[in-house]
Amino acid sequence: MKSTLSRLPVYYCYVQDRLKEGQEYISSSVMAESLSLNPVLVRKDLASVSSAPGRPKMGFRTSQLLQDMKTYLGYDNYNEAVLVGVGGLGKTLLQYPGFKNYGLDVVAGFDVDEHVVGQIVGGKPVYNVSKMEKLVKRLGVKLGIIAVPGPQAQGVADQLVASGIKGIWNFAPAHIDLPADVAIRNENLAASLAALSKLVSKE
Amino acid sequence: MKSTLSRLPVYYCYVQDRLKEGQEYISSSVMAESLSLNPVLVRKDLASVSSAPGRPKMGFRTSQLLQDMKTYLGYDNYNEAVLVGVGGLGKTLLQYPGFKNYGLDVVAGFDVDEHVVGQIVGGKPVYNVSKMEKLVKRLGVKLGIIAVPGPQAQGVADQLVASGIKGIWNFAPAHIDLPADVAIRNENLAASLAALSKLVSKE
DNA sequence: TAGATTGTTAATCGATTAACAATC
DNA sequence: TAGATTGTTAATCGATTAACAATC
Repeated sequence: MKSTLSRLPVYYCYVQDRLKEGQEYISSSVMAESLSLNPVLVRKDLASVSSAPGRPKMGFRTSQLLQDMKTYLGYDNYNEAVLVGVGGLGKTLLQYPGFKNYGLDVVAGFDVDEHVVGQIVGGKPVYNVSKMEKLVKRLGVKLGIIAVPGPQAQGVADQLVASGIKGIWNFAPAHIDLPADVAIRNENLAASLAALSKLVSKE
Repeated sequence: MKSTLSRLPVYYCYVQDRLKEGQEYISSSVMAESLSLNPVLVRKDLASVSSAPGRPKMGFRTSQLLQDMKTYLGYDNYNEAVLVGVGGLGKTLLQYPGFKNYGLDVVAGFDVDEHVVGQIVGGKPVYNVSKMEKLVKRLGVKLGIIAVPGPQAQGVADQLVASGIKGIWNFAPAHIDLPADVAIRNENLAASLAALSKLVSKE
């Protein structure tokens, strides 16, 4: 179940490309072949998200399938997030163009550094962290991104939770303790690259 | 097996923090509790990486455990990578300070845009993509990072493979076809945030 | 000794794969 | 019809959890 969800974005990109190429139907078996996945797996995944059944010999209608995935993945819901820590990574995420295709918008940044506070980065204002609780509550934003150094992550997380945030995307290499009703996803870029590196050098 | 590997970086951060606090021993059960994981799971994971067995009533020696994880995860091996696509995200990754703690170094960037070619970003030179194959071969680098727009990802990947790259970290939202002996790890930032967003709005 | 904590063996669970029937 | 492709049911596999014995 969870793994289906992790494969769907991959399918999504693939189907999107096929649609752009003007392909009217898409077959699960061809897709499985292209993505190097087990065909039964893809078939099952598609069956679980598609509103219309696939047609033998034809496959799935490309546009319909794409729309179904979009709905299923929530890409057609508009969602806002705020970001804390407008350093190198933070700035990139504030102006990252990729989010908008996924119905996402990072609406504001927060930092303690007076050099960045007051700036407009990628069209988004940067405020002092002291204003966070009040502002986030008023905006009703439920997603927070943490891009501060490790040691400050827990403190920032606590503030975000106090501001009403219900989901945190954490880029700081640190474990964060949270109430059970707040979801967290940890992103350790360095560890990810290191894992790949390990994989490569093993061979 | 694979999942143990994905949990280890989390343990690593945790153990590192405990060491900094001067804690001499660390118990798997306490750690499991803190990280909200099943204690047996943590015990098994630790048993599989630790060189010295944990001592009943005491736990594992913090410094020893950290060292074992470091070795196991390959954080004590020095590895180099090159990056293609020196845009917003690419620049961030070129100067990302977090890599060095994991034995990683992004040594150079490549781009087609003459405005960035020739620049020094985060102390790393940016070259024209046309020089990539020759240079990467000479440097003997085996890891490549793709931070170009989706439609260009496949082409860049092909060039990287031709340059002798054996592992690719792909930030472009596109599927990439590769020879079997080249490892790939896809990172779709927008999809990751969208997944978190879905999780939150579901409740 | 008693209690905390580890390590191991068996049971459970979920996800993937295999086999096959159904359909355009 | 024949063949490609889907959908479904059963078998396999791996990872997680439960139960318990071992040890400081």
